[in-house]
Amino acid sequence: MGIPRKSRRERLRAHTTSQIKATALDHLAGGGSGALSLRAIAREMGMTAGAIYSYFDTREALITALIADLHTALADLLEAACRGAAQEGPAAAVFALGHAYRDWGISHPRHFHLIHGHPAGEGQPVPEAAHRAPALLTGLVAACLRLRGAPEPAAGTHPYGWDDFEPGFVARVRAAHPEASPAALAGALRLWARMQGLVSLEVYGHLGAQTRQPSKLFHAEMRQSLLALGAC
Amino acid sequence: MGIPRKSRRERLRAHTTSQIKATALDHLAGGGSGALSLRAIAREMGMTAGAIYSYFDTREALITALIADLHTALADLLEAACRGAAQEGPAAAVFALGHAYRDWGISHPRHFHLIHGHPAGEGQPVPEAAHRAPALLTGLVAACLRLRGAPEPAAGTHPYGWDDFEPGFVARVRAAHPEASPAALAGALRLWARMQGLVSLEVYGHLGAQTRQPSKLFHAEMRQSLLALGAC
DNA sequence: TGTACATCAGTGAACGCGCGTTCACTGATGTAC
DNA sequence: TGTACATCAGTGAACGCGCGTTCACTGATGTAC
Repeated sequence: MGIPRKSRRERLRAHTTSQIKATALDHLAGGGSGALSLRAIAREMGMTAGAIYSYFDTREALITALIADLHTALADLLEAACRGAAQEGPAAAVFALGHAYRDWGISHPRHFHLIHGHPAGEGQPVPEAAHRAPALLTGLVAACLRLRGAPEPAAGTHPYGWDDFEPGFVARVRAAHPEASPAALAGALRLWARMQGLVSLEVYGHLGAQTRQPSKLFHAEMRQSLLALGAC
Repeated sequence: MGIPRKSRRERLRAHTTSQIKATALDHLAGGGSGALSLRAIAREMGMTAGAIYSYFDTREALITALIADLHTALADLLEAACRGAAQEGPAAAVFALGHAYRDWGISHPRHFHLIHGHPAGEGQPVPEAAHRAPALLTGLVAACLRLRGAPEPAAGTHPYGWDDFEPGFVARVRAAHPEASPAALAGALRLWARMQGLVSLEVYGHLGAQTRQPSKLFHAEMRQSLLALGAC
């Protein structure tokens, strides 16, 4: 084989690493208890619990890796959804992003929970990949605003400035979307929060107690949000 | 004393019961681990762990009681906030409700989490008190819509009917607010979800990574939502 | 007011459990010559 | 191609832990007469 011998072990190692993570996510998804246990993962993989320590220093380290992976996978998914709708314009892409997000949340409630359900300050800071989705949305909102023309600030509202936002996030957004304005950032964050609100209510079972048509509600919310942006 | 002897034990019992719950909430709020433990509660109260079983059948039963209590306390708080702003009209009351909700969430992240952070289907159904806040909001939204006059349905949107909503929720809302329409229910749920989205992002530390002015964002969101309702 | 009995909150010890983590080890895989 | 050595993934046993829950008990509080 032309494959360098040296990397054989490394490939095996990488394979086992991702298998551990996949098993952990499965265990979580089908999960009874909710808390994921190294021993349960090892059991399911036919290994000893101690063996996992060859791959992760700590249970906490595994969780950190899982969270980062989920953010990446989610961002990939949302980007793909937008790409599929890009030809129909930015508003259609926002629509696609929103529905993709909702679908993902509903079909992966435990994963959604792992990402969004840790009270502030608990673990380490938000991983880099967590910024990708909001940045993507900001680009789309900026495009909508540009299509609409001059964005008049709503009466009585203090206008937004760059320093209303975290420098890291601003840098990330402007690198990808130089045309984005502070108003676009604010609009995108609010839109993001609207999706987040409906999806999390639905995922946690609080919406089902009130409406039988959560998807109708979600659709109407997205539509009105885009109308308010001047798009559609 | 004129107090009937018979109820003495009962009063002590009620006192201890609520002390257990208060200790549990404190433990949760100041909490290291996040999961609340009967032994830790008992320890903090100077009792034996087994003693708690005189008051709650099960750890799960205690948690259920805590959740119901939190919903009740939150609803009381929101109602009080609305009452304080009622004279300035329904839109002002919605504003007050929103900010009271946000303040509560931010200052009680663990309690917020206990109420909203259990993946769907995990525990028993949502307690009765959980409907109070959305019902309250629905009444206010209905009042806003009435002030505005004829509610024109947005173009291209399917109108809402009563059967888009859960009968129990509908009954509860109509009992308190006979004038409420399906459109008011939908508007209230969406408004509720908007608040939920911003507050939960902030509580879980995901908003802080992007904006330095979460309260400004929240304020703008409330304002625009009310403008869209035709109020303000 | 005083006595005999019932209630029941709380004790303390024990149960069995699953957990994260450590550690000396084995044995297969890979490397150097 | 063959031998000697190094690496290191995985074993299996053990550690100490805190947990929810049960149970026979004690002793104070309350009730009936």
